[in-house]
Amino acid sequence: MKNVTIKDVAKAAGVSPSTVSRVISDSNRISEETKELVRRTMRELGYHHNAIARSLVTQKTNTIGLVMARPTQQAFANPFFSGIIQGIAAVTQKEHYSLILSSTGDYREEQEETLKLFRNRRVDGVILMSSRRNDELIDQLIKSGYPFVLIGRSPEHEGIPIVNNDNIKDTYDTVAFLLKRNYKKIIALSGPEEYIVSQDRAQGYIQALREHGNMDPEIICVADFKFEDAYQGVLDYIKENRKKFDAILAFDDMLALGAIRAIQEQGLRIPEDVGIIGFNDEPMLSYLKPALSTVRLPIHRMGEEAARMLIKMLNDDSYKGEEIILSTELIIRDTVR
Amino acid sequence: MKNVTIKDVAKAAGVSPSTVSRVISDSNRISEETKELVRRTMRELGYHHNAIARSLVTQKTNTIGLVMARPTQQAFANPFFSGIIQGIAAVTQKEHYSLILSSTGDYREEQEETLKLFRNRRVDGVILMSSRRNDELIDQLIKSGYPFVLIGRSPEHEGIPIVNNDNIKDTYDTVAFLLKRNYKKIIALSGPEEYIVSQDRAQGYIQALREHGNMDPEIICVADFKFEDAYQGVLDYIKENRKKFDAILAFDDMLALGAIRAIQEQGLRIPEDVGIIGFNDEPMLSYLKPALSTVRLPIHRMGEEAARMLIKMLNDDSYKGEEIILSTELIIRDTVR
DNA sequence: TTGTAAGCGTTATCAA
DNA sequence: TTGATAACGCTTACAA
Repeated sequence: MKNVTIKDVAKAAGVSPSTVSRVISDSNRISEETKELVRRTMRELGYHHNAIARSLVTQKTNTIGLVMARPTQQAFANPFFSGIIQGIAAVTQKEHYSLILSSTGDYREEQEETLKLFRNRRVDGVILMSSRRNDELIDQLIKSGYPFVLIGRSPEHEGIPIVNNDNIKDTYDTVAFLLKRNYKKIIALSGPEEYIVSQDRAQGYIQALREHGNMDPEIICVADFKFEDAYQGVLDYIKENRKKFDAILAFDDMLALGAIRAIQEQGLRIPEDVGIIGFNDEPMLSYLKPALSTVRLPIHRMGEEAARMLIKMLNDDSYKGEEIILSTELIIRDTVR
Repeated sequence: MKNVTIKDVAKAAGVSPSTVSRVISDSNRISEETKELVRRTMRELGYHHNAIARSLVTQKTNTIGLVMARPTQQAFANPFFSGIIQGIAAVTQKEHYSLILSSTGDYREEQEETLKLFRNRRVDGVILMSSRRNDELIDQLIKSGYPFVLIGRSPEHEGIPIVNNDNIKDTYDTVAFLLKRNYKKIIALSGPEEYIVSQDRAQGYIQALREHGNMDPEIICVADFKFEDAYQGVLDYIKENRKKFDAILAFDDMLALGAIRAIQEQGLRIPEDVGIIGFNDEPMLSYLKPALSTVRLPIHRMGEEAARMLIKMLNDDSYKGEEIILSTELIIRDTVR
C-alpha cells in the first residue's frame, strides 16, 4: 500500500496540490466548501502529511535536540537528568515538536554530536546541560548562530539564554541556615570542579563562611557525583582529621548519601553529631531513614522552561532568549537538628 | 552564509552532483583521484550532508522512536525508564541512528503519538514498553507493517519481536528461595494488574506456592508502582490481619521501599520478623539500611538489545526479529535472613 | 568512471 | 479563490 500524498488527495478531490497544501495549513484564502471537500477526501484516503518533505522546503525540522555525555549523566546520578528530560518532553509534546535524544561517551563527542545535529539539519535548536569552564561548544554555537538554551550557566558567556537556579545564593543561604542552627564547623562535599555548578556552590559556601562563620572553608572534592566517591572521601577525611566538623553540605544528594554512610559507620550520630544537607531532592531519598534534608531544585520545571524558551526563540526571530533563574526550596527533614 | 549543498561541491570540484553523491556513499565506481578531489572540496567548503533531503529520497529516516506514557513512567519510578533509555541511546549512537523521545499523558495518547511518528514518516521503527492486556497499539502496528520491538511481552501476540526477562520463572525462583530460607508465609505486593509484567509475576508467585508452599497465595495489589501506595497497602494489610506473614515479595523496588517503611513502623524487624525482596535493583536502594535484597534486571542491556534488534530488522528485510529473554540475578543483601 | 535527468512530497511564488 | 510551476537537496536509474 503506497503512501497517500498530497497529489493523490488533489486528484481525488479534483483540485490542485497547492490547494490541498493550503487546506492543510488552513489558509484563509480557500473557500469553506473546498476545505470541507479536501478534508473529507484526506480522511477517506487516509492522508498524513510527510514531515520530511515539509522540512525540506520549510527548512525547519520542528525538532529540538538534547545531547548528554554519559559520564556526566552517570555522574549526576540519574534522577536529575530524567527529570529534566521529562520536563522538556512535556513541552515539546504540547508544542508539537519532536525531541531527539543523543547520548555520547564524553565531552568531546558531545560537542561533535551537537554540531552534527545542526549541520545535518536534524534539529532547529538544542538544549545544553552541564556547562563547564571554557565551554568550547557554546563558543561554536554562538559563532554559527545555532539556537540553544543552556540549563546552568557559563561565566564566560554573558547574556546567553539560560535556565538556572542561583547556586551561589542558594548555597550561601543554606550555610547561613546551618550556622543559625548552631552548627559550628561546616565542611562542603563537592563533585568535579570543572562544572560551573560545583564552582558556584563552592563560592556560595565560602562566602557564607567568610561573612558569618568563624571557621575556614574546607571542601572535600571528589572525582564524581557518586556514592562511592563521597563515601570514601568523607571516610578519609574523618580518619585524617579525627572528625573536626559537625555538618556537611553536599553539593548533590548522592554525595550526601555517601557521606551519611561514612559518618554512621564511624559511629557518629545524625543529626546529633553531624548534620547533613544535600542538593536536588531525589524523591527516593526522602523515604530514607534518616530522611535527607536537601535543597530542592525545580528540576522538571527547569526542563520545561528551557524547552519553552528555545521553542519561542525558534518561532520569534526578535526573541533572543533570556535568563530565567528559578528559586529553590530548603527541605528540612531528619538530617539536621 | 548559505548552506553548502552537493551542487556547490560539484561545481567547485568540476564534477557532477551525482559524482559527489557517490563519493559520499563511497561508491566503488568512482576513481580514487576523483574521490580525493571531491573530499578535499567538501572539506574546503565545509559541506555536511542534509539528512532531511536524503530521507526524502531514500524513504528512511534513520531514526527510531520511543514513546512513553507519563503515568507509566512515574509508576515504575524513574530509574527503570532512564536505564532503558540509556541502553537504547548507547546503541542508536553507535549505529548512527537518531532517537526520538516522546512522552504523552496517557495510554490513548501514547498510541496516537506512536502511530503519528510512523505516519508522518519521522521514524523507521519504534520501541514499545509497558505492554498491557489487549494492547491495541500492537495490533495496529502489526496491521500496518510498522517495525517495532517490545520490551516486555504480549500474550495475545505470539512470535512478535520482544526483549524480556522470564518474569514467571524469575518470580517462581525467588519465592522458592524464600521458602528454602524457611519463610512460611509469603505475600506478594503488586502494582496495577493491567500490566503484563504484574500478571506474569503474580503467576510465578502463585505457581511456586502451589508447588512448594503450604499457604494460599495472597497478593496485595496497589494502584501504582509507588512508595505511598505500597506503604498504605501494607499498613492496611498488617492492621487488618494482625500480621500473618513473614515475607513480602514486592514486584518493584519502590514497592519494597514502601513495604519496609510500613513494616518498620509497626515495630516489626527486618529481616528477623519479615523478609523482603524487591524487583529491578535500583542502584540507590543498595545504599539503604537495611540494604534491599532484590531481583536484578539487566535494564540497560534490555534497552540495548531492543535497539539492536530493531535496527537489524530495519536493515535486513529477511530478519523479522526474535524473542530475547535475558536472565536476572537474585541479589541478597540485608532484607532477608 | 562519470554525467543527465527524474523524482521524493512538500511549500511558495506568481499568475490567473 | 485557485492552479501551474519552481524550488528544497539529495539519490538513482539510465546513458554515455
